[in-house]
Amino acid sequence: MNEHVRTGRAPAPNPIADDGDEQHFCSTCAFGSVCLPAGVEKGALAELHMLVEHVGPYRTDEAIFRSGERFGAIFAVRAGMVKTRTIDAAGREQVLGFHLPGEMVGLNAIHPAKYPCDALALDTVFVCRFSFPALATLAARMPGVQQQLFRLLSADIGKATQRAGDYTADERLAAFLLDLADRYAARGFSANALRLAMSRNDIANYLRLAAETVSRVLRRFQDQGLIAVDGREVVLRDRARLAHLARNILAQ
Amino acid sequence: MNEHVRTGRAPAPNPIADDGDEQHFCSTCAFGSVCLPAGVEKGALAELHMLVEHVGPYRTDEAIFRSGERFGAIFAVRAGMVKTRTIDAAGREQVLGFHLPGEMVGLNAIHPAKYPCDALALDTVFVCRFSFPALATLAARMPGVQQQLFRLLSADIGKATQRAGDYTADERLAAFLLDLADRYAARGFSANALRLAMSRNDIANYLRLAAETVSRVLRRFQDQGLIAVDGREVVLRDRARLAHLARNILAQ
DNA sequence: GCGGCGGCTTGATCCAGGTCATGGCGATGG
DNA sequence: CCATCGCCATGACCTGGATCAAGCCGCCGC
Repeated sequence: MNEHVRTGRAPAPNPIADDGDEQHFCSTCAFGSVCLPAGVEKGALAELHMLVEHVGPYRTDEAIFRSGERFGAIFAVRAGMVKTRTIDAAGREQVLGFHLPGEMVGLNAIHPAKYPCDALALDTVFVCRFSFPALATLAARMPGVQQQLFRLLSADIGKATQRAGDYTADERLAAFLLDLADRYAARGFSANALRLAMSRNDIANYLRLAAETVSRVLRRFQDQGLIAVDGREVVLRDRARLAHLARNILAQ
Repeated sequence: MNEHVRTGRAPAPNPIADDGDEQHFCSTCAFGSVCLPAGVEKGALAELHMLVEHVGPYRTDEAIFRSGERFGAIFAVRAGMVKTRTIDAAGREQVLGFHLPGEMVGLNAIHPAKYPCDALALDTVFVCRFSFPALATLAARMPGVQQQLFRLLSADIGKATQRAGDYTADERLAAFLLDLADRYAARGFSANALRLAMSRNDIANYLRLAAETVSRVLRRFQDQGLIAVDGREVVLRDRARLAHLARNILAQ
């Protein structure tokens, strides 16, 4: 553990957008569809880049924000993986989600006006910080930005709703693996080989299972030829059967 | 069963806002905070009333919208109770929520651009229909309206997230009863006596329990003096102990 | 090198809540 | 007035996954 973990201090933001591989990062970002097809929304790219702050790096277990802090911004993950979680009244952790590069974090904080969860780096993480008041102002002028915000918020309702469903351990794990692989694939990574950035405990907590159950089901999936597991490396070997297992969850 | 149920046809909308008890309805609506304190947002009330359509009545089991229909509007419940639900790949119903007067329905449809669930009347229901394109246009001009939309969407993420948690049957039912009573109370109804508009089956499904479990837990709560149950009439007799049971869920 | 520790696996046992079966009861219709 | 049906309650039993327990393995600090 280093002192960053203990104090929860974030590294100093770097407000200067490094335009080196800007296009690459933005092409996979949640706002990419607004920013990049500049034909549609001339000027939106430039204005978004004006208000965005690049922040990082955060090291493992450092917080991008913490539960209870006043809400002021939403974040897009630029690199690394972010875990969101709450601690309930009994002191138990509840993992809410894992966020890949290009995905947004903090949308659930608009209503309560303070962050309702912690956002923690699972590895080395860089984020884009969008001041929410500034973004809302921009959204009022740029219909595409406003629409994208509405869509992102609405999509998160759908994701949370899906997670609230009543499923077996097999269904949950199959859906988890497929979902993660597909999200990696959407960001340009391999569609069938993935490295889990989170512990078995985090996976179990997220899926509302015991860690032992996660171990056992992964083992069985491997024995059945559905996947190959080596520590945190997973290869999907039979997407069809995994999709069949997950059909009640993933079929929207 | 009447033919409305079979065809799913909605009654003809009545686009003329009946200003009789307009103020009363709007004072408890999700947009009330934007509409009514007219000091803050002059003109917003009038403009919202321009674009709203009053629709209804819907009778029991009629659909305000159905899964798969193209998204075009969100709805505020004016009277009655609305249940949202999906049917999964295996044909099983999944109840997503119960919506009281003043609450919004359909926010989860913005992203997929089609309704991801059915919205059904549990009794006689009237709604306000907000064309979403019109509302978004208004939101771009009226910061208060935009903010309210962001807040409503964000709040729904929080509600769905809460529902996704891992809780016991006792915790779920205690939280369900308290939540419902509080929402009724916020709309001006009695805070401790409520009439459940939905069946035990719907409650069980919503809470991801078996109907038998709901019966048994309600019975036990009654034996323990927490509530009094008579069919669908429930009286909360010991809010403190109910809140204690529900502390892991409701403590945000 | 070695002890300690956190993450992971595996086996044995337990239990909350699901499932199955039965019956009551109120509403509706003939 | 009785038959039917949907909803609800209650008892008996079962099971998926939690919990408890033990051990392994890799990593870090000393």
